[in-house]
Amino acid sequence: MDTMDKCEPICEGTGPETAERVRNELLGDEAASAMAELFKALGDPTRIRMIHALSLQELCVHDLTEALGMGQSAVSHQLRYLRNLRIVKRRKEGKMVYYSLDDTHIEQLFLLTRQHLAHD
Amino acid sequence: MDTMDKCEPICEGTGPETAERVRNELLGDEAASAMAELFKALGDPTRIRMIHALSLQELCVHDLTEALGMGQSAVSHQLRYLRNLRIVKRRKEGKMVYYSLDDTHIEQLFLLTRQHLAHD
DNA sequence: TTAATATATGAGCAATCATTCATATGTTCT
DNA sequence: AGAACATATGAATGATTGCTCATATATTAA
Repeated sequence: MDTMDKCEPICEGTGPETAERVRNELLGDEAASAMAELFKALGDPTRIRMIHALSLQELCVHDLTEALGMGQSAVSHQLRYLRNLRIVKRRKEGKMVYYSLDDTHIEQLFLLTRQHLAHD
Repeated sequence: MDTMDKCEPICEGTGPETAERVRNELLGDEAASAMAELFKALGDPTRIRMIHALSLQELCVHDLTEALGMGQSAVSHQLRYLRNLRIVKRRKEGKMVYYSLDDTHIEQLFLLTRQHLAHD
């Protein structure tokens, strides 16, 4: 049951067993996609800076915009993106909307990675 | 010294102090970019699956290709990408090239994230 | 040397992305 | 009511990305 006969000739690698054994232990597509989705959200300098700012303190959209020195629309778009992934949450108060991190998981990832990069 | 007079009127947010205080504590551009670069590498289902496979055991390109059920060229391209970021390393042996994870940092990130997503 | 296997790489392409612009919605004040 | 502030959103756009195809570069065997 060969799934694909690509352009390559008859390769064998280490033999069929190795590949098959690994394939059986592999992450499922949905698990891999869920992980990738989370990491992708962190895979942008702007969002990293936003998340870091919000890890310092809760902020309204305007202050976040000012702190990052970017356009209000861009900030709003990214906040929606992060909110859809439940990375940030919001709290309305009058005409302002305050954003903060939704749980501590992200901060853990954030700190762990920062440490890794620190002592290169 | 207003850096940008965008489309928005005269907004004030919480007042100028909050934004300025946060701006001073913010991650520098280079630190943010370095973090984003790493996360971006993990922000793709294919690469997640590759990294997971390599966390199980060292694999040659062909076996990795078979295990993931994708094209050899795509795998090679992604391996180069991951190698440039020092996420994976390689070892040549005859005509085969064996890849493995370059350090344990990635595995830590990987496991931490997997746990987070597990107990939703 | 020629053939076969194993991996790498450049070009091209469709899809995704981050931003901007313009505008809409919502809130407070007069 | 209207004006001003605060945030949200749809469309458009330039940039990036992940893959495929074709081909190049090892390495081994005949």
